[in-house]
Amino acid sequence: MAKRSPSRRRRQPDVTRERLLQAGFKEIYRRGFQGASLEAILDQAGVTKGALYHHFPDKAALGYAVVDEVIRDLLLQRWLGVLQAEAGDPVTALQGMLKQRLAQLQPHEVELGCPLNNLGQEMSPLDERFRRRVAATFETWTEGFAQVLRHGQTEGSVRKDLDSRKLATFLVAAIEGSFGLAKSAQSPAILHSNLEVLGTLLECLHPSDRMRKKTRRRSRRNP
Amino acid sequence: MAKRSPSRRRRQPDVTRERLLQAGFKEIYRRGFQGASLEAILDQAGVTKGALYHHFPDKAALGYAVVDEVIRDLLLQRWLGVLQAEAGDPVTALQGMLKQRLAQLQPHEVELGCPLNNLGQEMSPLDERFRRRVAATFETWTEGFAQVLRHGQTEGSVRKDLDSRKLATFLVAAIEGSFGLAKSAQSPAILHSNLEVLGTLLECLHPSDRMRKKTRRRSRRNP
DNA sequence: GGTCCAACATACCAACTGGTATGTAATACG
DNA sequence: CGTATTACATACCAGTTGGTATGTTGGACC
Repeated sequence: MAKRSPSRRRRQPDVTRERLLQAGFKEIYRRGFQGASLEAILDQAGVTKGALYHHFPDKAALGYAVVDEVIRDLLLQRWLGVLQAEAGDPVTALQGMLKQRLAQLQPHEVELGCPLNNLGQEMSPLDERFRRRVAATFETWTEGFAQVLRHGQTEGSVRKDLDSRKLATFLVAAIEGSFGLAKSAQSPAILHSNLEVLGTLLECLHPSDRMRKKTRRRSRRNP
Repeated sequence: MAKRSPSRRRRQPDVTRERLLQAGFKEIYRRGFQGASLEAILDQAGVTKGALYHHFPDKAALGYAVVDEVIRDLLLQRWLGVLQAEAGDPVTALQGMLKQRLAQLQPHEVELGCPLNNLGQEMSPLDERFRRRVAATFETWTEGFAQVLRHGQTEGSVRKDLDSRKLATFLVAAIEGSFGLAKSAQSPAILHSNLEVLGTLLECLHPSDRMRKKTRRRSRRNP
């Protein structure tokens, strides 16, 4: 047990590690992994090089941890979290997710894009272990979408002649591409437009009009 | 006038410049702009630092030229060239483009992704002049698609209630996202699957089979 | 054929880079 | 309490980076 209250302890390894992760994330998010300066990370974290190399064997290990812990959590809360909260048919749920994502969009998301995609594009050809972690995170994302789609297929609200995995993969790709284009153009409008188009396209997942019952629900609901 | 035949001349500034551009492109394509080593570029080009700094004021200028000349040409020939060659309605033309792109796909395109997107993701937040050039190239791409779509709309083979610009932008985003995902996963299968899905989705651009007059699409926004 | 400039080549450098070796204080533990 | 170990801090280093200063030569032009 700690003798002092935790807030007064002068050594809190887990807090230090977390500070390093957050500072590392910020720096890597902005400059890329190769461009990220360790000294800038240490500055931001308010610790010295000794602390960093105590918690991580090298720069790459810090990057790996940023993917596995920081970025992964971000993905879960930003995309999959709100998705599971939505009830009803998958199309509505996915549309709601896109809508909410747009509503809660932070400025730096347009300026800096998707941190996961950034790292994947930069490091995939250069570091296989980096690539594996990024790919695994994308896989989590895709599988999250695929589950929702499959559920909709068993439920009857999604056409059964479509491959849920392929669809989910395409959705992730379309989202990432939209963020990427918006980033290069520095244009929130492009992101909005693209995600709206994607949302509209989702309607095609419903069984065709003729076979569908008259439960034509527009996503008219307001939050 | 040259006294010798051009192939025997020992000084061909335009050739040297082109060698630098090509070597620069390769290195930047693989390692990113920040990660690209000038010495590696010089090695590949078979010239020395003096030559490089004679033709370009600094590293950034070489990168700019790579975007404006090498990558732009690649875009025109790989995407817009085959598109204009295709006749008939836009949907068929775009599908043909995707198909041909998949058929002529080179292995490193999956490994390294799209060079334009790579640079955009890496450099947009770091160098405004880089970003502008990348954005301008994306704009050329988008506008190429948009023209084809507009042509189809006047011709009647594409629904007129859709915004051709927004659609074109989405197409580019979906393509880029597909390359990006395939790169992180190192999976040609993902690229194939995604571009196939995209090709299928293009069918939705045709006027509805039943020619329903209910233009209840909500893609009408007024920016 | 002499002159001048473009077109390079060579050598060198200051600034950072990630990484390490060593020192030291806090804290868990017996 | 004593002690071992964790959790850092400081100082330093070798390698690499983009960039430059200077030297040299091919070739167009007069």
